[in-house]
Amino acid sequence: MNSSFQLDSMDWKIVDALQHDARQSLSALGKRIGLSQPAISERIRKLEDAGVIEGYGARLNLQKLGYGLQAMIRLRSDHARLPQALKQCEAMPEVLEVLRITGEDCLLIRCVIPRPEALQTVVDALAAHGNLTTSLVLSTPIARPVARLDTAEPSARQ
Amino acid sequence: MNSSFQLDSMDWKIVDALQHDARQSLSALGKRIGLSQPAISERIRKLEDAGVIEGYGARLNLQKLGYGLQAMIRLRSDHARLPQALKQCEAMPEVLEVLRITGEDCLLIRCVIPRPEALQTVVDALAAHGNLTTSLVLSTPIARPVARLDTAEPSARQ
DNA sequence: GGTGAAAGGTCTTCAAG
DNA sequence: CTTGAAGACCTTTCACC
Repeated sequence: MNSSFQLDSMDWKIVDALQHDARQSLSALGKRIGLSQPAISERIRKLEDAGVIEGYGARLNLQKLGYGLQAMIRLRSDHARLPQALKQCEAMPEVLEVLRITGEDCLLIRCVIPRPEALQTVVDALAAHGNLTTSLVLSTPIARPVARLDTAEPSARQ
Repeated sequence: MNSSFQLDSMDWKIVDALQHDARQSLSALGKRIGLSQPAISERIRKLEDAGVIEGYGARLNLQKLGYGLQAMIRLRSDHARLPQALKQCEAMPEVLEVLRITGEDCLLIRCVIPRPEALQTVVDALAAHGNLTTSLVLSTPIARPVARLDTAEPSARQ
C-alpha cells in the first residue's frame, strides 16, 4: 500500500518526539506524551510496519565532518541523457540527493564539498550531461521536521 | 570552535552505522565494527560532545504521512525584503527547509503539500515577497547519507 | 484501547591488564 | 585499547482490566 496511513494525535506526538530524539527510551517517551510504555511500543511497531517510520538516523554537522561547502546544482538536459546523468551522480559520493523536478531543469542536485577546488571536479563531471546552474548554499535559515498541518482531526476529509 | 573534527576510520564506521540505524544497541554496533562496547560508548560521547553528531531522528515516509507532493520553490527577491520572506516561511509549516543561496535566486524553499490545492496557498503567500519559480518533485532518484570521501581521490571520474 | 509485574537484555561505570 | 562484572535502566511478554 502506497497510500497514506491514518495517524491520530497520539501517533503524531510519537512521530514528533522521535524526530526530535530517536534514541530516547520508550518509557521516557511514554511519560512525555502520557501513554504507558507497552502502548508506545505497540504504536511504534505499527508505524514501522506501515512504513510511516522508515528508520532512524543520526543528524550530522556537515561542517564538523569536513564539508564546509554545500551546493545546489540544477541540471538542464534532454530526456535521453537523464539516465547517464543519474549514473554520474551515483558515482560521486559528494552528491547526497538528486530530485527529478518539473520545469526547465530536470534535476536538482545537492552536494557537499570539502574544499572549493572540489566543486570544480563535480561541476566538470556533470557539465557533460547538460547545462548547469550552480548555487552555493550560504546558510540554512530554516530546517525543521515535518509536522501535522491540520490541527483538526484527520477524519475531516473532503 | 566551528572547524572540522578529526575523525579516524573507526569514527566514520560508527557514523555510517548510526546513519543507517540510530536505534541499534551499542553492543551490536561494537560487534559490527569490531570494537568493544565501552570503546564505542566513549567514541560516540566524544562525537556528540564535539557537535559532529547533533542528534538522532526518525526517517519518515512523507507519502504515508499524507504529503503526496513535494515542491521546490526558488524565490528571487531583493535583499531588503528577505527578512520578511523568511518570516513568511517560518509561519508556514509546509516549509521544511529554506536555503539561502548564491545566484539570481536568493532562497530555495522545500515544502510538502498534502493536496494540489494546498500548493496554491503556499505560492500565493510567497509571491508577495518576490518572483517565484516553482518545481514539483517528481521523484528522488538519489538520497543517501553523507560519507567520507576517499582520502586519496576526491571522487571517481568516468 | 489500557495497566502492572516478571524475565531477559542493554547501558554505564568501575576495576585491572 | 581490552575484558569482566555490578547495578541501574530498558524492553518484551504476559496476564488482566
